[in-house]
Amino acid sequence: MAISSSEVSAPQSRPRGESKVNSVDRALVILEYLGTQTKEVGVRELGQAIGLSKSSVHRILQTLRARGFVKWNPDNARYSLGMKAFEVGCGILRSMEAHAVAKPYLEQLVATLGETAFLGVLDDAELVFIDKIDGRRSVRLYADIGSRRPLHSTGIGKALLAHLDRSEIDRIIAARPLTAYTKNTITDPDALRAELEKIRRQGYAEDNEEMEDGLYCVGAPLFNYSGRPVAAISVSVPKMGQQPVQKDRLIKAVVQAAQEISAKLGYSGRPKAASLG
Amino acid sequence: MAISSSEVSAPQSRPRGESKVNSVDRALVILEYLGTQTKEVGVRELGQAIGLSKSSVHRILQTLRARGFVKWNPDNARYSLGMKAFEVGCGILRSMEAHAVAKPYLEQLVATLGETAFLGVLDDAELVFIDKIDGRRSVRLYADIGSRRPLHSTGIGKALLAHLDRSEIDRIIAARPLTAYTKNTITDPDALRAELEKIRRQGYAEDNEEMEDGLYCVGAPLFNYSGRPVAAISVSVPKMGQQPVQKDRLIKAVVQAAQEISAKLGYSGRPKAASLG
DNA sequence: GAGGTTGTTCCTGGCAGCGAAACGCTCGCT
DNA sequence: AGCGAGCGTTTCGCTGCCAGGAACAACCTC
Repeated sequence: MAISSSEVSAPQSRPRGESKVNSVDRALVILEYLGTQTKEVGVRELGQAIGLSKSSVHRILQTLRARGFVKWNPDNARYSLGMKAFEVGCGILRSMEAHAVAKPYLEQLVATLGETAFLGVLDDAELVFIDKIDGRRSVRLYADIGSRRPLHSTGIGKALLAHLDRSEIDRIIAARPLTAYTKNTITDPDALRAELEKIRRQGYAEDNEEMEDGLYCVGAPLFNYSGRPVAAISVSVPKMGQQPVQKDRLIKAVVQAAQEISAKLGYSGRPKAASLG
Repeated sequence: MAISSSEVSAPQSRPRGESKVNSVDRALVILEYLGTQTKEVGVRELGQAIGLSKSSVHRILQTLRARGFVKWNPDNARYSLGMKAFEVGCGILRSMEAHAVAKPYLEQLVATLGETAFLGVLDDAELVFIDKIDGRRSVRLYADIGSRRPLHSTGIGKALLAHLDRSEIDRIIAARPLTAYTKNTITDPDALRAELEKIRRQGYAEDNEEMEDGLYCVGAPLFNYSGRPVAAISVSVPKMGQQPVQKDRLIKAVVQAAQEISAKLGYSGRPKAASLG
């Protein structure tokens, strides 16, 4: 019956270890929103898009502008993302060894295969494209650097997912529903687990029109010195019209490139990866 | 010594239209710092690098982490830039028409010339590299996407600077000293103005080892529908060893690519905006 | 030139966030 | 092993910053 003092000592339900700065959070929401917009936005529009008062938005925008994270167009008094945001964001590439190492191999893949190559990393149960080199086709794939994709429906995603710890795989699969994007998308968790097992055996992942109709894709993981899958590469080829590259040639090229990159990253080939051939 | 309450009501002379949010500003400084670092940093190190107390830094880092702008390594409890920062920063490319339009032309330039091509835009009296496609040389240029360069010592920079309004040119030249990077760097404002006049006549800018010894570079501006120089492209070639590409062929290719890109951006080739200074 | 719309400024109560200090953990030194 | 320095994290009270409404200004529309 007696109320202990410990209960009283938390008047605002301090979530114990989750202190955050409100204004900073708001600023990040603004940055995030501006990152998704392709056009400049006004203060009012921005405010009601993210649920903040005009004045708050305005003051935060001034702060972002002073640091160059936001650009102000004096002609229409609208705001957009500033180059500083780009500059800072690209800074992550410098600390990512896989990016620099993989680049020449991606170029090599595009040169020999003529199809579009990607480099992606895992982030928060999703895949983020780090680099992309377009193939020699007239139609260009709609997948920008910096954009996100689910793990279960992409070649890079499945290649990354397959080589995580079991517990991580379970957590990620449980975290979000396996959304269907095409009729081929794997939506059953057990089927996905079986697919991942196959991917581990093969050493590469196939995306057979699972993310987008008419798009076939081969992905292979990159391991660093510690044996962790730090990134993955893929080559995508549209199925429309003639299919100039045979699957096995594609697979062989991607897997070999991935192995060579992994070697340069210090991967010594731990026993887990079965021989591929 | 008694302080009346009326005096307290105006504690700081409000700088009239320059309101900013302190915590947001600090968060941006942290992001900026993390963007320059190639390794993970600790709270203390970060705090004394930017002059803040540990607890403030820690709280802001938690906020940044919750939004994915910062990544936390549980092994060493250190922080680094998160993929969200990359994602948001890349969002700027989507709203930049020049980027998408120029890409194929850059690839074409690299394919025919074999040298490294760049795309850059003006930002705050500096140049920021937006895109880069490496040439077929074994040595790769040290110039990352997202990095900054001065305007007066680079091909892209001079090409951009030359086509601004007179008043803008004067402002930018006056804004910062013309730092010398090599013995060829133009450090005299009047010499620079003459060089810019020459660039306007020619339609392209040359960087003859002005930023880096042994590096020759040709830049040409891209105009959009309104006739403003929204970006510029360049091709760099090292002078060491044999010089496989003749200058005039290089220049011709760059200029032609720039003109075609400008045309696609809606530039009608109007005689140039005179009379504004 | 009047009315509507949008961006900016002013003002004050309320509370969020800053910094100092304390806590516990992990290393490295002895 | 023992101990203490160094680090990341948490706590706590005081300071000063933000939210919100409303008036003001500039711009466009009609």
